[in-house]
Amino acid sequence: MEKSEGPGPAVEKRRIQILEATCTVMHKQGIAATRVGDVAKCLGISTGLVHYHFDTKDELLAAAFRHAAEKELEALRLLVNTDGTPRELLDIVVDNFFPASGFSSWRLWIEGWAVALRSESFRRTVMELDEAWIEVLADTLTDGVASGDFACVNPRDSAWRLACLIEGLAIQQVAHGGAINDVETRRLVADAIEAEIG
Amino acid sequence: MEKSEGPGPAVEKRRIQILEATCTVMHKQGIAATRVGDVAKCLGISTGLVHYHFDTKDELLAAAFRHAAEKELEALRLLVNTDGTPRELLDIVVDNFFPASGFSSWRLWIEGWAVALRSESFRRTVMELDEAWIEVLADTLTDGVASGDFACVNPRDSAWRLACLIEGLAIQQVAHGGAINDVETRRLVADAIEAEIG
DNA sequence: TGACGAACTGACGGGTCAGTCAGTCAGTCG
DNA sequence: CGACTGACTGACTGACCCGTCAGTTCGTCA
Repeated sequence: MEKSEGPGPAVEKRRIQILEATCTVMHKQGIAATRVGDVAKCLGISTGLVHYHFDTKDELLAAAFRHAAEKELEALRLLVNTDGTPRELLDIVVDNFFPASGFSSWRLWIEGWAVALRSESFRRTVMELDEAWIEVLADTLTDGVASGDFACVNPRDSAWRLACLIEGLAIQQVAHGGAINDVETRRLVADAIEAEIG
Repeated sequence: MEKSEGPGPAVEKRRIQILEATCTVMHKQGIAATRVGDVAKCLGISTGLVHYHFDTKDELLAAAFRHAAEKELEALRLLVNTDGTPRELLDIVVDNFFPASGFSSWRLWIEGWAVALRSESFRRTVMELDEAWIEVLADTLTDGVASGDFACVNPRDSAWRLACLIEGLAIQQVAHGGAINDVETRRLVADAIEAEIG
């Protein structure tokens, strides 16, 4: 029975290599313009090997997107797991949401939403990760309310509103090519935060 | 000199026919999956004729997107140009923003933002139309403030915040396949509106 | 009537790319 | 040692699709 289940560690290592190469290509060229051949070239391997580990291109792209998003989410959770006043933690979360810190992440998300419209696997991934992201914000607000620092009527509602506001602003900023001032964006969000946490 | 400039009315009619057929196909299949051949088949014409009127596929798609967006914007402006209290007009604008009224429009916009990341002509179109849309909302709020109905500190800021909030919620609702309740969405927006207009 | 040009056709060239497959090679187990 | 397996290669195919072009149709004007 021993080691009967799951592939060897070498295979898993290769899979992750391919996923990260795919992320690199996706960030550079966009999801739609990512070719299996580009991923292979990026690692100096054959396209056959990519297909040896991932049956279809769609499967590869969805797995790579999830891989990237989960890594970012994990990084955020680590940041929030530090000591600090609720207000400090809130600022950390919001800062990490921002286009400025990871402009290219937002590009990936914007493309991800578009792909999710037509691909079931992307839809699930995007939904799960998006909600997990908002969850972190909601928990931060809830903690602040519990400690008496924040005065949200409903922390969960506030989290959704703030998250969606930032998403919308990110689109204006990223898709429009920085048509909106970064300073102005932050002011708009800062005002909204004040309104939400009273 | 007479009629020396501009194509005849027949050509313009055909151009618009092709643009609307392209919109139909884009709504059905998505921007990325729209083929010149599909547009031609939709009208029962040859692909050559499509290229007779539009040099490249990119030009066709960008023109079709602009065509669709401008028509919607014009419809909104007509709606707002009716008599009504500022509050009534605001409700009309917000209702028209919503996924519920034109679910497929939002799908097109989400794809449009993604395409805009890589295509200059799309970027310009999306930016222009997006801002025109927000402008309508801003004007509505400004009028309400002038008449004393609303108490925004800064109507333009409020318009941006509300517009981006709705955009973000629309993504959650449309890209995630209606994971969020429509009722809940409307409550979140309603609360935000109250907070903004005091 | 005949010349002309604009609108239009449809077949085709040329390029791209996902996925396949026969075969190589290194390591392992009996 | 020899059989076997799993990772890997790279050439290939079959499909797709954009844009072109030689040629057709038809209305108009001289």
